[in-house]
Amino acid sequence: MKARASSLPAKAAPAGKPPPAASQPLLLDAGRQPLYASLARTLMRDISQKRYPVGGLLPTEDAIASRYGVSRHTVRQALRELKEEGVISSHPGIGTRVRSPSETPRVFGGINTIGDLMQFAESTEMHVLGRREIVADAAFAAEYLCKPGQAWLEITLLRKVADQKRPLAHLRAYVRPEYADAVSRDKTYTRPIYALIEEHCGVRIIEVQQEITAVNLDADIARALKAADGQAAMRITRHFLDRGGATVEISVGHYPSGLYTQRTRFRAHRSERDAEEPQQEPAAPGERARRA
Amino acid sequence: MKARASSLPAKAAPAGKPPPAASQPLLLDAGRQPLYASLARTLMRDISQKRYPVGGLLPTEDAIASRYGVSRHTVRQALRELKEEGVISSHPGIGTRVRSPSETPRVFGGINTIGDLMQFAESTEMHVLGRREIVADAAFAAEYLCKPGQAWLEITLLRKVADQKRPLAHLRAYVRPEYADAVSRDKTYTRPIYALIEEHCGVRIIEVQQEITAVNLDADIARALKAADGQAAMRITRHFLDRGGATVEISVGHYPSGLYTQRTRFRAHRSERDAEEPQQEPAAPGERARRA
DNA sequence: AATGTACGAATGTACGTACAATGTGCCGGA
DNA sequence: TCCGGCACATTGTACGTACATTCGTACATT
Repeated sequence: MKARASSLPAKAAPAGKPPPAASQPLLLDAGRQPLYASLARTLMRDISQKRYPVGGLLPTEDAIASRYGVSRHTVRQALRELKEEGVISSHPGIGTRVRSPSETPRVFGGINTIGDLMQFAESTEMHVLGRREIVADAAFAAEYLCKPGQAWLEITLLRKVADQKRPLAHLRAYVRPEYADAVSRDKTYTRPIYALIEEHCGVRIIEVQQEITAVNLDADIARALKAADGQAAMRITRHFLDRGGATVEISVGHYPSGLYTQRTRFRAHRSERDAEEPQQEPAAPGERARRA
Repeated sequence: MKARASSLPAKAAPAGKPPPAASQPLLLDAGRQPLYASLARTLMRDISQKRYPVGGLLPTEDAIASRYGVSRHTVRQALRELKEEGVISSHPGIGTRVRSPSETPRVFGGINTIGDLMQFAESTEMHVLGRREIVADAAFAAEYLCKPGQAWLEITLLRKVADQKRPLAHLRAYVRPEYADAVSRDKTYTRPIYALIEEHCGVRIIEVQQEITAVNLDADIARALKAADGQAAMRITRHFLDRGGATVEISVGHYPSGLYTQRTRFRAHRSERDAEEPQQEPAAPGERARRA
């Protein structure tokens, strides 16, 4: 099988050949998760980091299996997940094709993409004020709907716009430890944290739950924001969930009045009504004339 | 193992026992389709025909495998399809549970319908404080993005919850004159104004544009809300548009801190046009029309 | 040179096995 | 009586194998 590949000049590998940089941790196994999930995340990361060109072919299932030392069964289960997310597609006799990078248009409710939701302007910068690891106590767990005793990496940031003196927002992001190394290095970010995690760790945010309330700023945050104590602010809490419904990140932002407006557009799309087909189909041959 | 099923007195089957009527084609194999697909359709038929009660348990994977003479691997692939469709759910140590086939909404994109957006509780009442007709001046037109000189019916309301003394919100609604008679009579409303207009005038709200900012309450509104002057509040401005994009209603609500939280859920749905990949080649016509 | 055939390669299907993780329920001891 | 622990049942994960189906290409035939 490889005879063909090795007989080639090994130059300009047509596709499916470019291995993941040949020297780095094979599987990123964060915590206790199934082998196929680790493999799926690894492949997802490599895809989003352009190790495999869009439109090109992934290595064959057997090649992946032998490269990572797992069975083809496990490879297929990992690929199945990516297929369900629309990242790859496979065809017999051809191979597995990379359909689109992580920038696949994820449409939220018709109009708003997750990017629109964030309204992350080009000129926005986030400056890290501090990082620390915390363990959710009862109060934290109740506030943010997670399990007590869970560990989180807390990152405190200020979101600034280039030409303004006062910060736009004070943010606290809570990241699951298995994704911590996506955000544990830099002092400033120019992209949302969820996007960094997506790219670095190969997860994919499927759902965002958002809560907005009005609060009067407390002293600490007001000082950080160069705002008056007691000034009005929006508190926006977001839960970022992956495909399995597991929380990847929780963020709490305080946006003082006057600097920020959140705009959202909701469109009514009629709910398909497709229903479950009772399928009384006689299954007799000779139909199939429908669908015209 | 399969002997067990037939040897049972077929009495008082606790759950997971009721077999598919014991005497009929085991697998409905329509044409050339994989074994697991046949099995999935068979199980789906039995579920939709209530052979397995909603909320009850399916037979165990081993039981299904031996009943139909297939491997557990095949059973799991069939069950996986049903799980993806939301018809069943499985849990380790418990079994596979039949979820209501009707109440699986199978929504395409939207968790967020306009109804969800409103979060209009049953016990909410709106009390009219005043009505007047206004003409948009330059300031109004700039603020609410409409044309100067347009006439509007302004309605000022307090939104109250039955068992609370303090109002939940102070609202100002601006309605186009042609829809005014839908809301020009009552002193209290129990439904959102847009819903009244929809019902009375036969229009249909297709899109809602929402803006949220934080503000400190000014004296007038604070007094109406029995809130402290300067207390933080959310200002939610909404534009209700019909199918043609014309504005039907504009509403501005002030929600003082502590009483109201807006929750929104954004869910990514894979853009429908799954389609085949960019198809570099023109795909010669007249071949391979199969494979729905 | 064009065409048909054969082979290889890739995914799809299906079988087998074994062990791990998890929830249920029985049972015994305090 | 209550409660903890253990056995059991069930799904989850992971390995193995084999063959079918489909596509691309190289080769042989015409």
